[in-house]
Amino acid sequence: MAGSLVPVVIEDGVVPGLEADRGLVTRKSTAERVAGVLRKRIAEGFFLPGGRLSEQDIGNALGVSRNTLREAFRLLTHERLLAHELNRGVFVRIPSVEDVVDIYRVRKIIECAAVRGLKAKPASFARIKEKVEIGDEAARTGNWKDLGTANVWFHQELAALSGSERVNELVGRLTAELRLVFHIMAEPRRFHERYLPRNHEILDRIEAGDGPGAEQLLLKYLDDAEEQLVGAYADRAEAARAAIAAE
Amino acid sequence: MAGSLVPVVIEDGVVPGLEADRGLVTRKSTAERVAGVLRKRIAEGFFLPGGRLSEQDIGNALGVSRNTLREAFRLLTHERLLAHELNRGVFVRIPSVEDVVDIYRVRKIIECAAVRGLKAKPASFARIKEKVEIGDEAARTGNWKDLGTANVWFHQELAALSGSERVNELVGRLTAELRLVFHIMAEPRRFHERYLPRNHEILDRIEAGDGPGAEQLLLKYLDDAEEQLVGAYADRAEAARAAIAAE
DNA sequence: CGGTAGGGATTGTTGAACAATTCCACAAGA
DNA sequence: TCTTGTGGAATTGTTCAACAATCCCTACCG
Repeated sequence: MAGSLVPVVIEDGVVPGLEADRGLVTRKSTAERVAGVLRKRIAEGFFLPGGRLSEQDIGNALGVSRNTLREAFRLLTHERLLAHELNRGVFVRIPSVEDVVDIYRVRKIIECAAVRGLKAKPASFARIKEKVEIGDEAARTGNWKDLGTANVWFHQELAALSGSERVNELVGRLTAELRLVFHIMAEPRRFHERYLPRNHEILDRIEAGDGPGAEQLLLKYLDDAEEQLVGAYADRAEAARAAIAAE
Repeated sequence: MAGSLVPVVIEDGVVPGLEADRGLVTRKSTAERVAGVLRKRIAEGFFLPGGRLSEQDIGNALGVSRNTLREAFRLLTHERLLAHELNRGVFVRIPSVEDVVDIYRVRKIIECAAVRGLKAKPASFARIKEKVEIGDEAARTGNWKDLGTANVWFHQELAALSGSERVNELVGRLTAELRLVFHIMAEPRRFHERYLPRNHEILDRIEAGDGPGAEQLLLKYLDDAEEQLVGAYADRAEAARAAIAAE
């Protein structure tokens, strides 16, 4: 019985299955934790696109010094969530229409490649299916906010099929950037709903092991989403910028 | 005559064609300039993988405060050029074998997609050809260092066919990371040379407008390069780590 | 030989200070 | 009325000094 508490050492001091807990031990610097908080706040719309983030105010609110806060700002600026203007401060970024087009350009490349090079991985299939079902449930209960996030997760799982850490990170950043776009659109309710049936279609192809088929559907999906988004976004983004200027 | 110096204002205070000069006015903060210097130094091998970057020493050498320097460190850590270990400092990163595999995984996705979706763009064709010729010249004169950088440029131009700002940035980061690998290998001389003929083959296909054909060659190219690199790298990386530990 | 208790060096973080720049309101002039 | 200075307040850019926390190494001790 007591044996179950003794680490199972195979050889060379390697304790298998323990590396997973590495993240729990790894402490993070204050700047990174602050960046995490701000990242979450931006994602949920607490800080709206175009808004300025005052060093003084946020520093006081979070109880960290300006220097530490500035390190956090650098991180988020690098992720394109904030825009840094010299001597003016940092602002929540307002993606341009060109940004949206470029984001979809990259998503098409990444997600389609991941789906096309499909390998049989039951574990990830389950995760994809799970995300689709979460989306269904959200739509049924009319929880539009959850529907949006479920859809994001669905696409992140698709990208994860590539099995690449860097791809996962990249897609995470792209979707975080897209969230800014949706905050400006301010009507994500109806936007995602229409794509629910397509999620199922894509999932079916994937489960059938039909990579190219899934890719074709996904590409059309992304093309349509981009077109719909870009069409409605052009004015909105400009209006958001104007609103900031006029405030 | 004097009229040519007068801004042509159409309406609403808009001066057309001037936005392009925006980048020239944009000053950079000290932290970004410092990051630029360090980035260059790392690329050229002045700071070798595994080496520690002392806040004190580098701060004194560059004449900037620790705070500013730390902002620069954050930037480069985010780019995976530096590794930040809490309370131990920042080190020039030693990519793992898994990193190399992942880098090539992403490169295959990105570069192949860019080449496949080939559109007729004479300007970029010329740029690609130029890079190939620079490589030829470097090989002829036995300038192995230049050969390596020319090869990097060649691939960056291929990726640029995608027409995506984000793809360009990503590929730039990946190749910067790969440079770390080559610094550890310490023998880039012969590595790139064997791929010169393939550069030409790929270029030919591209100029012929044969996207899929070029993609096929490029994929094989990257597979071979990865295999060769990974095979030789596994020991080297471990040796580099051990050397640091034993120093 | 292994463990451990210093102690020096380095990083983590803060707070204050000052310079540089922007912003805004207001006045002066065409 | 519109543009053009001109102050001063507010904010950012950067440095500096200080202290806490942590790591690393050495010497000591069982």
